[in-house]
Amino acid sequence: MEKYNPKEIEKKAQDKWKNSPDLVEVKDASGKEKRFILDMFPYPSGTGLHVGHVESYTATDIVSRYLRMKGYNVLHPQGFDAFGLPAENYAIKTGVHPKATIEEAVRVFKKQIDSLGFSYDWSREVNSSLPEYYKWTQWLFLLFYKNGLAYKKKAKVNWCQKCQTVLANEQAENGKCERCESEVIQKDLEQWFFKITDFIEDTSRTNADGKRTDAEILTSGLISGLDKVDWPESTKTLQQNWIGRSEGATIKFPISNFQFPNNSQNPNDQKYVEVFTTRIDTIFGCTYCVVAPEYPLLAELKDRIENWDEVEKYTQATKKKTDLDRMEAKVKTGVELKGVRVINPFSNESLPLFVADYVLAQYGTGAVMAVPAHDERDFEFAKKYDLPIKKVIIPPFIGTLVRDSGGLIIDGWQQYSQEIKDWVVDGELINSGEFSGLTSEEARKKLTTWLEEKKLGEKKINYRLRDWLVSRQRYWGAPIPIIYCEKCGEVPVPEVDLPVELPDDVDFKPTGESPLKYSEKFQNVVCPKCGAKAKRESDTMDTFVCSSWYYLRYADSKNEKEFASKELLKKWLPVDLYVGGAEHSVLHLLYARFFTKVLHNLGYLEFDEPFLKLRHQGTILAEDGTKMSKSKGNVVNPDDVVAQYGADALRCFEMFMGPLEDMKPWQTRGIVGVYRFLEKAWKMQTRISEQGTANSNLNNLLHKTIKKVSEDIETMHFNTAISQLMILANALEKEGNLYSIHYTSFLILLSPFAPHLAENLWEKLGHSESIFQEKWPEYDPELIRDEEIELVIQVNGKVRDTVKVSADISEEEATKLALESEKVKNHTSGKEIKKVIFVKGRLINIVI
RNA sequence: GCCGAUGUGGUGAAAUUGGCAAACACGCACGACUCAAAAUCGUGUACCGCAAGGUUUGUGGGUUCAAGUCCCACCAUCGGCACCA
Repeated sequence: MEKYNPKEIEKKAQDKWKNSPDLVEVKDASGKEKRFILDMFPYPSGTGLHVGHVESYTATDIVSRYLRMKGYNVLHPQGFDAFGLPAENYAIKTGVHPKATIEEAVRVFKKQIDSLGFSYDWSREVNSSLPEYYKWTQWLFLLFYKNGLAYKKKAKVNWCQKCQTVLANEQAENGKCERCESEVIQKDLEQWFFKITDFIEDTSRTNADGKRTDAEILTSGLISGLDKVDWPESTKTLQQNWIGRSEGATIKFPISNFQFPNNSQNPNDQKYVEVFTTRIDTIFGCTYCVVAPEYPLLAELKDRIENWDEVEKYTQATKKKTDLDRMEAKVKTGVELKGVRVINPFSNESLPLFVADYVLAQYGTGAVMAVPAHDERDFEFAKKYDLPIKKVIIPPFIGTLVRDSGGLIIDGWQQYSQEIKDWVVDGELINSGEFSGLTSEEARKKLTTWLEEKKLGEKKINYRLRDWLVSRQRYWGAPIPIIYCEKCGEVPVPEVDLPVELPDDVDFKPTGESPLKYSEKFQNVVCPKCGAKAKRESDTMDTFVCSSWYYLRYADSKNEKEFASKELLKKWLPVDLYVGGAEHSVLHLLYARFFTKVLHNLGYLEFDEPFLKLRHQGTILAEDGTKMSKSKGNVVNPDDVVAQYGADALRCFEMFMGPLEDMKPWQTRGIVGVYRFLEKAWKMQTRISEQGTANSNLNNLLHKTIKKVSEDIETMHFNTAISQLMILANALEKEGNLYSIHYTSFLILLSPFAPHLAENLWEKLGHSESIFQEKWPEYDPELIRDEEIELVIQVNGKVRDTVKVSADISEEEATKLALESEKVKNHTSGKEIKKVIFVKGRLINIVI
């Protein structure tokens, strides 16, 4: 027998698979039940595959191979998220065209992926930077546009003055440019948005073009849709927090003694400061109101504001500040609008009005009511400007104290706690007129109803989530298919003209505008409507747009007429299992869900959630427990590991390290463990014996292993599946004879984990067919039942003895045995037995 | 500050969901083979103790015949959000 030589056998197996594409290329017309197992498609970076990729790809590969052997029709494709900034930045630095950079990176990625034996169906490969793909990204943009879901408006963008360019949010973290470290400022520019906020709640709409016959379709919203998918709870929570739904009310505070315009006495001209609050129950504690510096009404009030100079100085100063500066300011600042007061509609109190930059213009109404007694921020501000603090809610614990003292401490109760955080909770209303005595919850309902009757406000739900800014002033992305005509204005590119291809003749130097703006060929076109001179939109789309629909394309990746045909979408989608990093918990997954919901709503899809089951692979840390990074030089390159130990060992090791979703440190030392295990399996081939009856203990262990490994693959507990295989291998090793029936079952169970090894050993058994055409074994419930067990004997819950007994021993017999035990007698002698607890097939506990 | 996750030997970890804590590996120690080393195989390995025995799942309480697992309080680490009214 030759030595276990991974390099040799892995090459051999890979060649064999290459020559039998039927093993992985899945047929659309198959009677078998489908499963769609998907990895998040990678960005083909120049540094190649890292061990984190290997981790999740191995997991989905094991599941895919297992399901195929179980008789499913398994779609398991892979592709490349190829647009994006790194390739463009590299072009700016070196002049190498992104197309070339990506092409080379893709080549390396595929080579590495193949060297690990992943069973991808490459016949369906997608690449988001190819015209045949981004044609449909553009088509989808137009679909959104025609349905009012893509629109243009002025917006603040991150701008790096040194690089002269717009930055994506991810590149402007902490207010500094990722590349040059200089400060990022905010600039107002015309930008394209997708109306993601239309899909937060369930929607029911008719198609804008009226073509669809069914009048209404109910599409679950981004919030409620989470209830029907099998995702990690933490990821669901993250999405919910990002959406940030808060229920509350708007309240109109009349501006006292003044009506616009021209001091009109017409009640219709009354002006208000409208605020949003989630704590309307605290309204009687409101002692002032605050508007954001950008609040539009400020300008209208100019003539009335006695200290306008001061106010203007303040608002101008805030405009210069970056968002970061505004947030980092530890001390709250603001200016009172002298001469303007507002009326609390509930109490008719006249209150001062402030402008302050701790109020955000983009959220709610851009104005708030301030209740310093029950809100930390208002408390801070009120302390600084010496504003009254009026308590109107008794927190439950203080309420209890007051009641317990027989109501005697009436004047002193306010002093129970000096800490503001004790007062921000719900409780019982006091000093609140007719609403006193209600609980916060009851009060919110009643106060809101009161407002609605008086038409001074209404129930309102606010969200943190804003519409998605999709335009980028960048080259390496899908061009936005819009043309600006001098006469017709904004004109969508006709479908027949798609794709709008990226020009090759561009200069990558950062100019502050999209490089597309300087390509004459690209820029100057004629209007598709009227034929007049026109210019193309020069912005491209955020790469997240490309990755929001790629999973749909796999169903029908070569279709030139549609993004995918309806039948094939119906056949393959939704995705049954999706595996990828937790860093995509918010953006990618939210955007992809949004796309699915839009397409469902418009009648293109029959499902409204794209990913039924989602799992994340945990980050693999370097050996020192820190993050792997190029600069620290502690990155593990999978190629090196494959060269030394082989692909099967790397695959098994990454699965054996621990639970898939855990963050875990790499330990080069540990690889030899699985390597020895694989070597053991390899050596076993010399010991096969066809003769004789198999040992019944081994049969029992084999069937337990079939059960455990099958269940562990389904629940994705690969680490324990491998340890069970090791237990079986150790037992087979110890036994004198290795029966063919045990050995072949073992090979099949091992094959999804170590496919090359299993394939080779299978061939050595004389099979010409691949092992992956074998059926996955079933366990026999009769054979996994233990006839004998170790009965645990406890005294007062402590183990004192164990005895081997028949598995179905009765309580009487067990009690008798237990009391006969010398070790038990040592602890029970002379004491009265109070109770005996018997757990069938497990233990007996004597309580004294 | 808020939300979420995690905490078990020297190390990676396991524990039929309340029933023998530390499976399976790494490492280490000793032994076998060897002139020798590597590889391989065997034995041992949570801690204290010569032993009988006792102690142990971040800390402190509780429920239970029985707690790593359930409840309460706290501590530490990691991740996300962060003036969202």
